[in-house]
Amino acid sequence: MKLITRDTDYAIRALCYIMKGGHKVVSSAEMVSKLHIPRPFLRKILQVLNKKGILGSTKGLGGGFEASVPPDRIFLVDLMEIFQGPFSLNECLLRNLACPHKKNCSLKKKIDAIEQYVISQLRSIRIADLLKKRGSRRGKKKNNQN
Amino acid sequence: MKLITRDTDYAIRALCYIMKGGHKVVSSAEMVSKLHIPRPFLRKILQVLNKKGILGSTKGLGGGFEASVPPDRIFLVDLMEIFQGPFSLNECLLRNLACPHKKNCSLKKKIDAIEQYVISQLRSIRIADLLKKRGSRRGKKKNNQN
DNA sequence: TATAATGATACCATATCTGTATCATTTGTC
DNA sequence: GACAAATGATACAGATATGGTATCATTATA
Ligand code: FES
Ligand code: FES
Repeated sequence: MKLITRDTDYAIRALCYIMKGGHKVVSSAEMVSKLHIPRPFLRKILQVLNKKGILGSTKGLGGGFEASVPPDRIFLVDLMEIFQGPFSLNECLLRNLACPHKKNCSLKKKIDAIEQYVISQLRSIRIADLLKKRGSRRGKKKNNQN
Repeated sequence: MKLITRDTDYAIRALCYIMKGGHKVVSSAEMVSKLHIPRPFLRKILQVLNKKGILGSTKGLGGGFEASVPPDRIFLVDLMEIFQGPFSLNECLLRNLACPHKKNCSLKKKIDAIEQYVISQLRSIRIADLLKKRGSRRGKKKNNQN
């Protein structure tokens, strides 16, 4: 059971990179060479972040992506919802048949409570929380177009 | 994001059915006709529960499955671990590269705390909690062997 | 106009989930 | 013993989700 999938992870890394440096506009090429992310996959992810209004983009030479929202207003749970769909831990498969309580089910209540807790906790984590100190990096990769 | 997969769900239903009635031994055929579960899938699940020591089985005419553990000692989290693998919400994909804190990361701490909370809550839910009142059921199905 | 960038979109490979199908083995009944 | 009713073991298959590729169009700059 993974809570965070790879595209969410890559999105976080990319956002951290964009918002960390003094750079204003960052190309996907630069991020590919600095982070460990395959180029086409990164591009797809960045396009999603752009459509969602988290990043702005400029085409052409010298273009790239820039933050259009400050890092303390980007929440982990939002990224998860973007890349992993609406956050519903379970839809109570049981209620159809097996659960004798149904309308007033203590199990369902408990599970709903767990879900609410998880969401509220995830809502307290922001990209800004990942920017407090400097990071590290690793080697380069060959640079194939697209 | 599903917290509970279908085989876990079926396992719960089957366990409830077995432990609810006065019957001691219940055949898979009976459960197929009473619950909404495809026969071969149910059989596979029951065999797993048997191997895990939650159910006992007897072969031959009049055989079937019976509980070998009382319902207040079967926890939801255990069934989830059986059918969905070890329970680890995340393995912190970020630490490799993006996270600047690493050894003393507040994000990691938060996520670990969430995970621990979820597990502890799930550990408080038992099959016995689903047996307090009577359930309902629905129609029959044709009865193909295996 | 050539080039460096993103936009849009279709495709593909792999893993996981949700089952199916088959045959062997055990046990009770006649 | 023969037959039937059950489980044991195991291999296979279809659907969906995940992770990643590939291609071409569009825009902007020099
Ligand atoms: S277990 Fe879902 S309604 Fe009770
Ligand atoms: S985010 Fe995983 S170590 Fe900080």
